[in-house]
Amino acid sequence: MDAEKVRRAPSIRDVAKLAGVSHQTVSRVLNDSPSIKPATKQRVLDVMNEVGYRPNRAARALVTSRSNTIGILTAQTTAHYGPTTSVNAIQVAAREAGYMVSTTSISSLSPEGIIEGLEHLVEQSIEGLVVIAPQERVFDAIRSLSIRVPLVTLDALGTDAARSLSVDQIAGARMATRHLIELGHRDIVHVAGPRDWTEAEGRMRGFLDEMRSADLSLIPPVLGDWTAQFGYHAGKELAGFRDFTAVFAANDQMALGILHAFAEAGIRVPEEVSVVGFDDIPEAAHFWPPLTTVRQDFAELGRRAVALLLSELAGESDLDHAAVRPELIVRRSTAPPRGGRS
Amino acid sequence: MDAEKVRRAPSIRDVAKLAGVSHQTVSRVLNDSPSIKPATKQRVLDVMNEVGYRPNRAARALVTSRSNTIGILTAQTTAHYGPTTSVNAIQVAAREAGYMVSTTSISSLSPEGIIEGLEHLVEQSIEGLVVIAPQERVFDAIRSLSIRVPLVTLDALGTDAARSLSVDQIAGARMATRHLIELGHRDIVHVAGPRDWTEAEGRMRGFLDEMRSADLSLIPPVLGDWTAQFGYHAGKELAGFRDFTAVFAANDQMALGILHAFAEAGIRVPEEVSVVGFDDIPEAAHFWPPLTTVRQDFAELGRRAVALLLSELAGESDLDHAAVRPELIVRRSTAPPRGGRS
DNA sequence: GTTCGAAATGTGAACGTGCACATCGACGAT
DNA sequence: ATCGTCGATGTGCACGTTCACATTTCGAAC
Repeated sequence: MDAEKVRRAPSIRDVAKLAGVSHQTVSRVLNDSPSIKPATKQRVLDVMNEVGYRPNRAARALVTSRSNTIGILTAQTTAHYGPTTSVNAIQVAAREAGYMVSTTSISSLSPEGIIEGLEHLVEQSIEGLVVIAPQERVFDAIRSLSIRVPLVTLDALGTDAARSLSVDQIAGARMATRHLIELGHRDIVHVAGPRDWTEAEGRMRGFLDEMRSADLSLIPPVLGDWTAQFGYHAGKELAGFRDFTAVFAANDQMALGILHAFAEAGIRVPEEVSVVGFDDIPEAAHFWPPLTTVRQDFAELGRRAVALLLSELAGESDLDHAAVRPELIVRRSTAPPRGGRS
Repeated sequence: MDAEKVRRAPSIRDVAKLAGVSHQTVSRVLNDSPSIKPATKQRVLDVMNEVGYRPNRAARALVTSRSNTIGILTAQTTAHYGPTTSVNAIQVAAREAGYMVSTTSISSLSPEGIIEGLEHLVEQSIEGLVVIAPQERVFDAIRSLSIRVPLVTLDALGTDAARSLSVDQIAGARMATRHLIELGHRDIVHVAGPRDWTEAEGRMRGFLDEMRSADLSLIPPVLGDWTAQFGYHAGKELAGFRDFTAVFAANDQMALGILHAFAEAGIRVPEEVSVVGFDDIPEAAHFWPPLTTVRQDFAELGRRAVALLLSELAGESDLDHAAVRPELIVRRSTAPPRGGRS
């Protein structure tokens, strides 16, 4: 009513005065403390509503030394489907739990770039951190900064620096490989992801495990960079050799590039060569031919990351943290090999 | 040295004591005030380093009532390539300018969902807001909340509620359409985006403008939802009619679905029907056939959004805010029509 | 040596909230 | 009637920083 002063947001003291109570009572209403008379509570709430009171986060953070914020560190690769989906899920889950989310994407994968990004997050006194940049050097940076907040990593193999949460990459890769073997393929080539990505490592391991247990001889894998562009070049290269009947690409984008190269070279998929991808991006169902691939539930992963973080913040650090099982999606890019050896 | 107390982060007073100066002097070092003797400054910096001092953001925010944070509101559609790329660019640019970024993705496009997301951001007392959810109802929500911070919108047509920044959708759509017309197509069908997306609206408008100025008769456009899935169904439908020789899809994903449907129906692209997309996602170059499309520089858009926001925060609200020009990328999904009328 | 102004530094209060503790009143048991 | 207990509310301070203003220091000019 008598707001003759300049524009200053109303504080709990203003509300208190208008409601005829002490500021502490208002504070109690805010944190809904048990011992408060319903009538006073209502009166305070009414006043708040009337004057448009909004709690000041900074003041609260200062006194409680809790920021109510969790940080996300992502590689720029978030332009990829999976990480983005996870990030979205994290944001929604965090908001539901009353947390804010501060995201930082690191522009370069150099140690300086990584450290800069981490510093930026740490300075915000985040309470928890989710890392979606599963490269070893990122973990090195984390260790070197000795970050002391709960930390969850997505899509990585268990690294000691962090609690990691992931779709079981090895199992997924084994499914894909076994599918090809069961169709009768014996000469399978793997187009892998970059060496220092733990996801790439996991998929490679699964592939190798399955090949070994089927006692098949190995064609040296090709190391790629996840892009369709690379897949295309690798595919052109491979088209020259033809010492294989199936390709297992470490992600759908590279698979797409490979399909492109094969189409150009006149190699028919799946009649002459089968191709399998990984991730099941929404577009994969509409590649030509529609891609057989391994589906990962990225959103579920994001939600679990938040759950894990919150439980750790609450001190109950023994939540379910098993790997999420992937799922094989068979479409039309795989078929038995021509000469059907097996 | 004598940190016998519990773990409490050192404050400027602690630093001051150790350096033998007043807390205000330390504060001056922090904000590098001009009048401070280099020697004392160095001494203070040394102590800071030694005790691992980190400024407390909350305290600073409380007293200055500035949060140093900008908010991003995105639709879940951020799983799409464009928005994600822009978000990343915003994060990098904001960090360079010393700002934090708090992102909220709205889970549902219902009015409640939108308002909930906005409230969540406003409660963090953000200093500026970038909205990447160019639906009219989002702007309605913004208006209804009478948000009072600088606001920039991406990918939208000029809406009065906000300063908008965009790639010129109309020009892009005209380029795509003109390309088809110049090849000799006369019967072109447009598979559009959802009605209340301003981007979809812009592309539709550009298409209609160009068709009218070439004096061509119109096939009623199909209204889609941006997904490859929809494109596929629309493509199957269209395959039955064949009263067109070219399709202009409002984005690359839908174009992909259309290619899929046509491949299944045995319609050869581009020999029988030409297809054009929009966005130039990295995969578009590897569709089969490689897709002719309109490239947008999403990262540039993100950077400009931050620049615009910062200039507005600084009071100089007259920065360049012209539309970014898109670029036509001709690949192999377009060719002259069979009967070559023109 | 005195004076003066500018440079360098110090002092105290404020920002808005939560915490620890104090106070007040009512009600039941003795 | 007295005391203790418990529910409901109030009081004062602390959090770590910046701001406005006060004070000291220093060098140069007289």
